[in-house]
Amino acid sequence: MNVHNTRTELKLLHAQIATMLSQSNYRYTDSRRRLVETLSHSDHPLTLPGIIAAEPSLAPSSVYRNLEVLEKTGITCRISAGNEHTHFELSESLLGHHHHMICVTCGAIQDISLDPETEHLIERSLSAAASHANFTPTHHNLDLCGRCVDCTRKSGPHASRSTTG
Amino acid sequence: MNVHNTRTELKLLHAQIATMLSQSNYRYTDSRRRLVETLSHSDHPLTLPGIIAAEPSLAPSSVYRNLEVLEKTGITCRISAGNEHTHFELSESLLGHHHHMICVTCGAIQDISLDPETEHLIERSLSAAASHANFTPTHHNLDLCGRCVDCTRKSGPHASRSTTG
DNA sequence: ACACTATTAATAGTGATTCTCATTATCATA
DNA sequence: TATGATAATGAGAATCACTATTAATAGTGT
Repeated sequence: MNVHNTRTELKLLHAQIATMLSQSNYRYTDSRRRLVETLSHSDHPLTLPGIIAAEPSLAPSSVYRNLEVLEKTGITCRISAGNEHTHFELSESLLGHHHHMICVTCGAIQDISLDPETEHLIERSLSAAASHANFTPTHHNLDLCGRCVDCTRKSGPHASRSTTG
Repeated sequence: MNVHNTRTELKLLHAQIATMLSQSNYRYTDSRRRLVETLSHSDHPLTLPGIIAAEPSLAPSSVYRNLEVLEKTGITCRISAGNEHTHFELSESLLGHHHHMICVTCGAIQDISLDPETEHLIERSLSAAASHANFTPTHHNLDLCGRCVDCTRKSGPHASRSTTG
């Protein structure tokens, strides 16, 4: 899901983010740049400890504050699945629309994409339900929960229930 | 979504839960019964304060502990959306498969259902993605985020982005 | 009645996240 | 190049939803 590997793509990403921030009168400082770079270098959403581990120069309190700024500006988003650490990643406007596969055992999160026709049907179905309840939708989240390869290996392939809940 | 309004349905629900609990060597005590009844009387998932407000005789620590027991036994489940209080409701085995509409402003949650063909397509799509990554799925969550009627009224009908994110 | 286990609920942690504030960097203007 | 005004930093303290502990109580089977 990481689409910002090459030098050129990274430059474009930074330029795009700089614009988004300045439009809201925020500065694209060094520590924010390092934070964005850390997120963009990972192929999966990161927890706060994960971010610090990948870039120890960052201060936890600043990372929290900056993630808030970046979220307000539509640059990053948070994924809160269960009790574990919240995960953070670049927003869909930068990464493209996608969903998440969440391991219920270790909490790891991976990105996945669905085929366009399924997405289309989901959108139509949700729109219908929303208008029915006078609800004004902004976006949707679809998470697939289960056990990742590692956790399945570790504690044996327990009986998996029906494919989906 | 509340399907346990009548006296008969409530009795059946309690009987079903009593069985599920005893199968795991748990007792269906009074406080657990009151907790289940509170959840079943609500037409939407409740936060812990919401549960206490609806049934002040319950002690917070006991509610937390019992929700853990009920969750382990497959009777209730938790919905964690963002930073706010976690929400709790009866599990899908009792309520049927459904999804949630989450207000990003006030955090309120409502249940919604999708048409069967959309559900089917989602399951197939997710299964494909899962097997691709050697992931063992157990269930999926689909949340529609946006603003509920009340919040839209209160602070004006802000421009809503595309129907889904 | 007895031994044993489950449950309760008040209280004391726990730990991720947020707040505070003194210090530092950045920007606009002179 | 100064000079204020404002934004950002980061270390530590505070918050608060949630969990663990514990002594007392209530069921359960013999």
